[in-house]
Order: sequence, then C-alpha cells, then structure tokens
Amino acid sequence: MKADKPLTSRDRQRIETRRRIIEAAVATFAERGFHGASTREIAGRCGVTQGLVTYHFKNKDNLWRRAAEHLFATMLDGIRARVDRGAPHEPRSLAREVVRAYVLMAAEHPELMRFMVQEGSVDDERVQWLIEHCERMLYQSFGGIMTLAGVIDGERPAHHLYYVMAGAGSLIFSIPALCRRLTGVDPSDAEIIERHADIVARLLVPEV
Amino acid sequence: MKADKPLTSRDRQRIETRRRIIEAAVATFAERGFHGASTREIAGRCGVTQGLVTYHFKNKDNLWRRAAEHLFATMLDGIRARVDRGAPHEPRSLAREVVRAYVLMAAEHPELMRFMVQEGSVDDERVQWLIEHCERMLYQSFGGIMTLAGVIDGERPAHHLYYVMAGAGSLIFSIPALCRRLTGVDPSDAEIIERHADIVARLLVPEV
DNA sequence: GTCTATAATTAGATAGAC
DNA sequence: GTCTATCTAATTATAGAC
Repeated sequence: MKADKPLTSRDRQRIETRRRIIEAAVATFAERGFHGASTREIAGRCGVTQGLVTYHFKNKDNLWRRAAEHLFATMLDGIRARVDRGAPHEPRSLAREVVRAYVLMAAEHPELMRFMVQEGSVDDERVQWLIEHCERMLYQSFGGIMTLAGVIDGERPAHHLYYVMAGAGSLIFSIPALCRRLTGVDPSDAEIIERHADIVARLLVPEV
Repeated sequence: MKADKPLTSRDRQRIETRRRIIEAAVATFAERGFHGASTREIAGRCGVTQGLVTYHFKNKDNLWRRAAEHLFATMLDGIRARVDRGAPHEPRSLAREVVRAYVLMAAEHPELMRFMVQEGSVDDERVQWLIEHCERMLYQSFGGIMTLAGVIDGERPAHHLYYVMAGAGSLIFSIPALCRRLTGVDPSDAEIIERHADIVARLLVPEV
C-alpha cells in the first residue's frame, strides 16, 4: 500500500509509543471494561499523559477498537503458528491440535475472554464491530475443522461447541486472582496450562 | 434471630425498595463491572433517585456485596432445589444432574459469570470477599460430588474440572448479544438451554 | 422513606507551549 | 511528539426539605 520510505527517528518513536499505549489499553479494558477503564489510567500504566492518548487515538472508542484488533490478531496468529508448526494431521488429531492451541493461546492472552464477557451482554456498536472484524473468522475456521473431524454434528452443533471450547478453555486463565484464592493453584503456571489444554482437548475430541 | 413482629407498611415498602435496587444492581454490575456501573444508572433502572440508593446501602461497595450475595444465594438455592427434586441417585447420575442443574441455573442467571470475570483478574478485597462468602461453598460441594462419581482424579483435578464446567456451562449465556450476532442463535431460547445442559453434562460425566 | 440540591472528585476531550 | 492546563460533563457521597 505505502512506499517503504526510511523511517525517521520520530516515526519509530510514534510507532513505539502507540504500541505501548495499545498494550496498556488491552490490559486496562480487559480488567475494567470499556466504561470502567479511564484513558488516564491507561496513560499512567505506560508512562505517558492522558492528552497524548487522545492525540494518538482520537478518542476512547477508537482506542478500544485498536486494542481489540491487536488482541485478536495476536491470538489468531498464535493459534495458526502453533497448528501449522506440526506435521500434516488427519482430521481428528488436527482438531485436537486446534483445541490445544486455543487453550494455550487463551492462557497467554486471558484478556480475550474478558473483552468478550465485558462487552457481550449488550448489542451495541462495539459488539457488532467485535464480531465482524475479529471473532467471525475464528468461529468459522473452528466450525470447518470440527465438522471435518466429526466433532460437530446434528446433536452437537457448532454454536454450542464453540462456546463450550471457549468457556472451558479460557475461564480459568481469565480469573487468575479468583482461581488462586479459591483453589490455591496459579493458572499462569506452565504445568497447569499444559494440563488444562490436555483435558479440554481430550474432552472435546476424545482419543478413541 | 429476630422476633417476628407484624410488618408495618413502611417495613414492607423498605423491603420491596431494597429488593428492586438489588435486582437493578445485579444487572448493572454484571453488565458494566464495579467501576463501570454508576449508582445513578442503578437508581434509574428501578425508578428511584441516586440519593435513595445511598440511603439504603450506605455506599457503592456495600451495594455490590449485597448484590453478589443475592446472586449467589439465588444460584445455590436453584441448584439445590433442582438436584433434590429428583429421586435419590447413584453417584454418576447425581454428578450428571449437578452439572445439568448448574448449566440451567447459569442460563437463568448469566450475571454470575459476568461478576466472576469482571472482578476475577485483580486480587482485591472484592475478590476475597466473593470467594469466602459465596464461591467456596459451590466449589466444595462440586468437588465432593465429582470425586464420588469418579470424574475427578489425579489426571483431572478439581481445580481444572470446576472451571471447565463453569466456563463450558455458562459462557454462552453470559454473552447473549455476541452469540446472537455471531451464530444467529438466541441463548435464552429454551431448546438451546436444554441442549447446552445435555452436551456439557455428558461431556463431563459420559454415560458409558 | 423519598426527593432535591450540592460538595468534592474524576471523567474525556481540546488548546496551546515547547 | 509530548506535556500542562483547562473546559464540560458525570461521578459518589452528604445534607436538608417533605
């Protein structure tokens, strides 16, 4: 699209600052939701001023969209990379691999489910945008792969299994403070993550 | 505890008003989280003024606790009622019945998972309170019943299965707007609820 | 018990200095 | 590109009238 001109020092600074604001925004929106998050707190978390956030992202709504975009893109790329990395699979072990990859990425990016739950009750513009720009792609690839594997059928349609996978696979990572207090187990622990991925993958796509 | 004096008209009004505020608070906190919800919106939703909310509940934090308490109590009572209603069960079908009851109640009270996700990331006083006053009881009964049924073992410990059940069973109901837009399916539809309960119950406690 | 009015704080967005 | 200052609106909590 654009000619690749050499980057000035300001260009690099601009990119770097925007990146830091986006990361702070992802964390803050995930923690507090759109209405609960303040641009001042986001600014504070990455060591800039509130005015600068507005300068780079115009307004809070736009910042939220850029944050959601970044979050989903990272998630999707991660899943694809994990799945592609393996050797070619027959349908069922591919399906198992996809579920495993989803859980591992949910552990790395617990903010995703928080975004969904924070925004998913009211059918506003953010919900519509989230679906069309981010989630529909994930849902459709899931449906295709699971149908091929025979996991989805008339008895267990995609719209049930998708949310079964998403919920089962990511809730534990989305509420780390609750989980630690309640069970004594830290869901960011590598062994916990690995075991959770195994359990959920085998549950949805049994070995036998 | 208290002597059961006859209720004056004011007593009844007090109770009824508090009840309406609590219900509005549950809905609003679930939708927007603690920080995102305003006491004015809660007041507006049940047709009272903001000052009256403070009069009845002192402050926002206390209102949140009363709302969480009410939500969890309703949920627990509902599960118990559903499970007790059936004939005495052998361990596995009891376990299946418990999972089914959980899913059905999650469909009736999608606010519960929203409360958990909204508050579960940061280990603050609200999280600690939520665990000790509400969630621990649910977690422990779940553990007991699932262990008896042989669903929980060394390979699949309680802290994994609890969040598998909670996530798989309630996510779809907690994000109705997202689900409708994404899949075209309405998760408050009775058939959807019934099927979801079946799928999750059989997944966690297979028939064979 | 309920409402109105208000104080003190904090929010998002804009303008101007550097 | 970044910061400080400021405007307007909305927040929680309190006080007083009825």
